[in-house]
Amino acid sequence: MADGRKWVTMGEVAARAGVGKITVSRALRNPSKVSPGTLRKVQAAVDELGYVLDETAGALSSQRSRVVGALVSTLEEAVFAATVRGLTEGLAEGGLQLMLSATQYDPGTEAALLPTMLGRRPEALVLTSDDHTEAAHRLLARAGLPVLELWELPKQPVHAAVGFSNRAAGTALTRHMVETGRRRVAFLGLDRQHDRRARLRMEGYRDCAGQLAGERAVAVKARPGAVGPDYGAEGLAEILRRWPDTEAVVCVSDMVAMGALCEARRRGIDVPGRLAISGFGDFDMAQDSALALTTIHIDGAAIGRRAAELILAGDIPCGLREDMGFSLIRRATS
Amino acid sequence: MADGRKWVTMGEVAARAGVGKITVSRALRNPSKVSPGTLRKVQAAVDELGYVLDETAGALSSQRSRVVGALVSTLEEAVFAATVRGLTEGLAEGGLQLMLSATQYDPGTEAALLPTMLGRRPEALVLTSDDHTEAAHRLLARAGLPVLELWELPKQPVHAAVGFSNRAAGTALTRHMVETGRRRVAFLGLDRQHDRRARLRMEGYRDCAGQLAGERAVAVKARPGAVGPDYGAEGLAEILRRWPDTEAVVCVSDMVAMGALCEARRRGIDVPGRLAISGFGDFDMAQDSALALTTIHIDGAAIGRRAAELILAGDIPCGLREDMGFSLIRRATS
DNA sequence: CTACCCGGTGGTATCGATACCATGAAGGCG
DNA sequence: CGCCTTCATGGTATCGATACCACCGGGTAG
Repeated sequence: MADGRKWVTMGEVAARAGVGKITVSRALRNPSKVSPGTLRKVQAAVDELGYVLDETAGALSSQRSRVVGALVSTLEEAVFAATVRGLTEGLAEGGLQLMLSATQYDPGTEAALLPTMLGRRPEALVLTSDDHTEAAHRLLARAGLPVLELWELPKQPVHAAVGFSNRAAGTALTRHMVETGRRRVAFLGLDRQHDRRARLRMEGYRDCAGQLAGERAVAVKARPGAVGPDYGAEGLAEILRRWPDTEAVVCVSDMVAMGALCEARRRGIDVPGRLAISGFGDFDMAQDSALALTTIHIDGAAIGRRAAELILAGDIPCGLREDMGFSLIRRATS
Repeated sequence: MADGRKWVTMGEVAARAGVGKITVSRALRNPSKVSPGTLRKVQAAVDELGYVLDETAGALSSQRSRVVGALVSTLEEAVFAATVRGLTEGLAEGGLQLMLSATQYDPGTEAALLPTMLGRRPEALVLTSDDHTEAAHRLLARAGLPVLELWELPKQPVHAAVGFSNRAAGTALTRHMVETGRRRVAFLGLDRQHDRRARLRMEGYRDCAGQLAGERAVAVKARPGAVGPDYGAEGLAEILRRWPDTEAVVCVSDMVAMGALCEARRRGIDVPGRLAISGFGDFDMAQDSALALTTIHIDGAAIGRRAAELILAGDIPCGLREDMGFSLIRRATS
């Protein structure tokens, strides 16, 4: 499809409507500044010519790109996908659009993508990681635009952060086990290096040491390929081998918890009677009656929406750390 | 963080390097057109000043936005997320960036987002749906830019399409059941209206009618909330009630298949001995040893990458329908 | 009655990079 | 030795919308 047709310009619309260009601009951007009669004429001309405002030109002359850049770790985890949805929806209400790239959890990739993003002169930047290279920090500082880090709440955000505390979540789950009468509580994690969040959850578990009968932490070695329930099964086996009297297992993720649960059933262990199990994330299946997993729910969309709100409101205080919290959902496994 | 700092302009870089603006432009866009010595000087100036090329200005003067717009149905399904990843990665190699919005499977929303997208003067548009409103069609036709529809292969694409045939996939699964000695094959689906793809899979099943001992199709009524394995359990129950001698169940998705499998185990039915089960999508857990589901694998990232390739190559023939195929993965449930 | 204000509108300069054409220097060939 | 090509570089116009300021007419206050 050769691009034969040229785009209609604002000047042509103005001529058609018998007004000045600037009036067309106002009619489209700020209708209240134009008299109703003129507005109608402009609207008619726009419709007849099929005019679509050229933001590339608008951005240059107004020095407002109406774009927000997002560098997300991955889209292939439901939580980030939900965040991006909340973000786009929220931004759309303010006439902003999202420019997206994925970093694959690699600060180097993030740093490499940053200049390209900044080239668009975005009005704000959203990052889902709090781990940046030196170069990235320099670029961000120099750019002098609002930067929002989502999901984790770094002690010293580049600018501002919206998220929740993985550590507090780990603590909440562990305490839940204690409060429901279990003191021999184990933590089941994975040894994936990129996952600082997982590590924080374990720290949250450790924070409860005083209330537990000794630490029981296991990290299953991650193999290449998808992380499936197999890990959970393997991990539970190890836990029961080392500490046969374990009463509860706090798992680093729902997927792992699911595997642990299946393994427990296979062994005929009564859940939650003899053994309680919890996950993290509240994925699709967690609420399914066959699984009914006790877990932590994070409202990813809400985090994205809140970020959008802050951006639209403008003037984000430096150092802001907005804790959106989490909810512990008790189901049948605890 | 008040935007105190102004962006450095190309002119300042040029002054610093002692060359003309245009030379800076060439040095950054097309280094081979500049002598090595000059290139070094420009590079040095760029580094010292922390210059980042302004694409908003570049887009206007070159009439090339270096942006591709994407309207995806949802990001909260792994397959689309993978497609978006393939797309961004592929486009990045050609210096193109992705502008993203989600339509939530609604053609009306898609049509509403279209003008905003076109306002950026994207060099191409990617849609993951083949269902467009009349207004959307008009806009797309007038815009005269390459439009790629992904995932399904419509008979008459707006311009071009990259995807695979859900119908053929349904047929492949059914035929697989026949070839492994089953003739009493059922189809288990969901009654969700937006899901044309699911319907196509069922049509694929029906296409095999000649080789089957009668049609056995069931659609479980979708309730609000996440689609979990519960549906599969319920559906299998209904199938066995109506046709107790069923030998195989082709499920519309992995999630449903998983539920059916659990239900079968609960009833002590030998899988795959007495009953074979297949899914669709090859989700995370399908390869897990506890599940080991026979299913169809679609390479979403490859579809995205192929789309990027076509866009970068330019000159996409009108009416192109590129079938990326699928792979049937036989595991332990058939 | 005059002076001032304000809503509505248009003219012109401007945003920052790139296209196009011109220029000058270096090198090849008859 | 001079002409023509090629390469490297710069000047200037341009992309399309918006900011800024000016303007006009009518209404209100003094």
